Amino acid sequence: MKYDFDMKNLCPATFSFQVIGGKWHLPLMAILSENETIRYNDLKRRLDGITATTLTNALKELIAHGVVRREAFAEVPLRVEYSLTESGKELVPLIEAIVTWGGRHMPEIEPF
Amino acid sequence: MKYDFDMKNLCPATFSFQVIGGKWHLPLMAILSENETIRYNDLKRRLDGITATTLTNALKELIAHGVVRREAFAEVPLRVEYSLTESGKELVPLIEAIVTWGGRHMPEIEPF
DNA sequence: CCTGTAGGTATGTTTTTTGATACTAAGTAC
DNA sequence: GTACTTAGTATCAAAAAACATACCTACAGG
Repeated sequence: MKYDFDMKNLCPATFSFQVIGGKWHLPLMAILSENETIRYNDLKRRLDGITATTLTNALKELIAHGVVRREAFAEVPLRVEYSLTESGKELVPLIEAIVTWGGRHMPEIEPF
Repeated sequence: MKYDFDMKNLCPATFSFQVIGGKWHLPLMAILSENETIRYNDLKRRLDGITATTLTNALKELIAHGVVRREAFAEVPLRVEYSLTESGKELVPLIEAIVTWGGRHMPEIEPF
């Protein structure tokens, strides 16, 4: 998402929102939060339907924002492990709080 | 954002995320949270750069999700007031928590 | 040599979201 | 009757995000 309006006091909001703002970022973080570390192809399998390009981009963004860590091991075949950083782990309960809110208020809209 | 993957246990997440997921939804809620009620054109002026089409769509989505209320008064010229519902007000501190997180962790990425 | 695995990249297309521009209705003020 | 206001709508164009497909490197197994 590209922002061009002035965000003097919303700037941290923009930052936060960019972290959770991609289509796959939230599911991705959910899976990462359930695993100490996880490998690229395992992640890809768990995120059913994601393409390699999109997964790679999402991971790069999360890494650039400091919430995900990438560790490559010089093994054969190559092993690459992804995990949440401390900053990323801090974000998880906040996301969960918003999800809990969703759980409480979704029924008001469309009963299920 | 359109989701097509299976979200059995992420469904409230999808809901929550759709609420805050548009480019203007967060700024819009921020302004709504600062005013008891606010009129369409005032909102438009405060959200510098938004087009009528986009503002109208964003408001419709927020209303459909139950976080914003629209009240039209049969005056001349027509007056329409927007405000947060109770459910919308509950969401505000949660969003703020995520923004606070952003404020704490943004500096780690790019000093300012 | 051919195939398979892991972790991607390159290139182009489609889908989704947002924006630009013009226009509308109803009434008041001039 | 012309202009101005509010709160939008309609139509089309542009931009952004995601997807599809093919391909790459390095090594192992057969």
